[in-house]
Amino acid sequence: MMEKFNSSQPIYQQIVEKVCRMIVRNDIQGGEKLPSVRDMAIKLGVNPNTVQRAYQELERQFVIETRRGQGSFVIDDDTKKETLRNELKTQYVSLFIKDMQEMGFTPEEIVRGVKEYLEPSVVTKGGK
Amino acid sequence: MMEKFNSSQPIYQQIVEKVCRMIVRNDIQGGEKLPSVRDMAIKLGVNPNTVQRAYQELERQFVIETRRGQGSFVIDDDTKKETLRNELKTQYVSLFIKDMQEMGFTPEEIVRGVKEYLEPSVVTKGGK
Amino acid sequence: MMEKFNSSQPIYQQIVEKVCRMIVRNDIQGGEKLPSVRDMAIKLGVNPNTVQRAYQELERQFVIETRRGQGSFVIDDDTKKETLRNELKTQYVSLFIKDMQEMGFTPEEIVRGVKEYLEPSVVTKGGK
Amino acid sequence: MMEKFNSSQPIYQQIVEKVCRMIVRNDIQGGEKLPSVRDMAIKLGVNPNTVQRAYQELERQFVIETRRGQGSFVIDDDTKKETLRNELKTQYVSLFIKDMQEMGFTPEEIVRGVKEYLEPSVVTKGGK
DNA sequence: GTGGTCTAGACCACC
DNA sequence: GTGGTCTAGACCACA
Repeated sequence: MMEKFNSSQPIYQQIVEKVCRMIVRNDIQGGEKLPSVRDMAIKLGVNPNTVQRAYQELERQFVIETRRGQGSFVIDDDTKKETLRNELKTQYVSLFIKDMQEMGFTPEEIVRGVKEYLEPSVVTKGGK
Repeated sequence: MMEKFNSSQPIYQQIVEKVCRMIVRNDIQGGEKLPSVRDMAIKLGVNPNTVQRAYQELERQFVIETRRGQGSFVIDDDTKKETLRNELKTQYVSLFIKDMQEMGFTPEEIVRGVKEYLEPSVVTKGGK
Repeated sequence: MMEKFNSSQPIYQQIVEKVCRMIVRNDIQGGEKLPSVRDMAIKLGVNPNTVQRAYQELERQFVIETRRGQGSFVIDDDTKKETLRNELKTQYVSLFIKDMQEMGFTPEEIVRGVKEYLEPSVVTKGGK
Repeated sequence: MMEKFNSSQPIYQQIVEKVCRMIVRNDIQGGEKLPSVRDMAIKLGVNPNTVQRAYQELERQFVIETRRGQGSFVIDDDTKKETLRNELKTQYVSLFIKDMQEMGFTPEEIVRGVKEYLEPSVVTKGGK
């Protein structure tokens, strides 16, 4: 498959995020087995060490669980998953808002812009 | 200075966006002269041709105006600037929302997340 | 082959026009594949970058469509082709008339001149 | 001044045409003296021999008259001037029509295109 | 000086 | 193989 990775961020971090996104989207179910380090490395076209490091990080964050001799499994805990979901949300939201504010957009403009984009037909008055 | 550029997007495109952002933020005033192609190239640590291409694209979008033998100047037109501002806003918002929806967040969650981040103290149940 | 190019106009522009003319003349059919950037470069005796730039411009004008790894293809859309035809017509006509008027010819003289040239036997007093 | 000349045509020919255009436009009056070969050469940034050849050609066509020790003068003959005017007209018209026909435009389209361009408001029915 | 074009040759991503 | 980007360095036109 050979993914494309940004050079501006460590590849292992990008793998971590990718797996998190897939879990949050339910592309991977709770309890499901992840591909082995070796398989994942081949699939992504990166060094197995890089995948290994990503899996370690995911385990440290209690996102996956590694069982010796069996493989790595997504934590089957809805509460944990909910937490992960929220973390991801906050992360993306904060990055977005940082960018927007850097460009000089006011909080009101940002909220309005998001609302308008989601419901283009609505005039979106009533803000505040 | 030597900027850092993503490998995932053409450098000339990143320069285009950078200049747009600076204009929208009023880091560069309308009518102001941009650094010459060569100077900008040195500043960014890229080839003059790459900057040239970025400037050309900016001119095609009526963001800058280039006068042969004199230099490139930011368009001095508040209407155009407002348009540019709105385009940038839409662009960033749509990218953000696409990402969020891909991760399975509902429109309500997205709006709430943004609002909460902007006014952390408010519980945001009734839109303030 | 080694074409001859005017020095008074960028080569890439001349290539753009050449391709447009060929499409309008039906020398190239809608949907047909153009020579690859490299082949065309050899054929015209210019650098591949120059052809690349021409093709890019043609794509920007929706005259061709380029599929990564496959090649560049003439847009297969008769409406678009008709538009292109009209644009070319206007372009040539306006250039011609500008030249004629610069030389001091009146509109009547221009029209008459064109008519006489097209139907040499007719005296063209009453528009036939 | 340093003019720009096409590489596709001999420079002396381009000078001939330029002078003809100026005469037809009445930029130069009948009987008026042209700059000396040397001055013209400097003005155009070309070799005096090139100008000399252009003046010879103009004299051959009875467009100018060279008087030993005095210089070159535009023929002061309205009939001749009218002829010149017609020759220029035919030349431009034929080139234009050749181009248009090469692109596949029919005589009707050509005439209509010219008329429409000259009087944009007119519907131009009634052709033939 | 300025921007604009062109060449030569490299490397990448996609198919 | 395809197109797309980038660099290095050259030359031109304009002012």
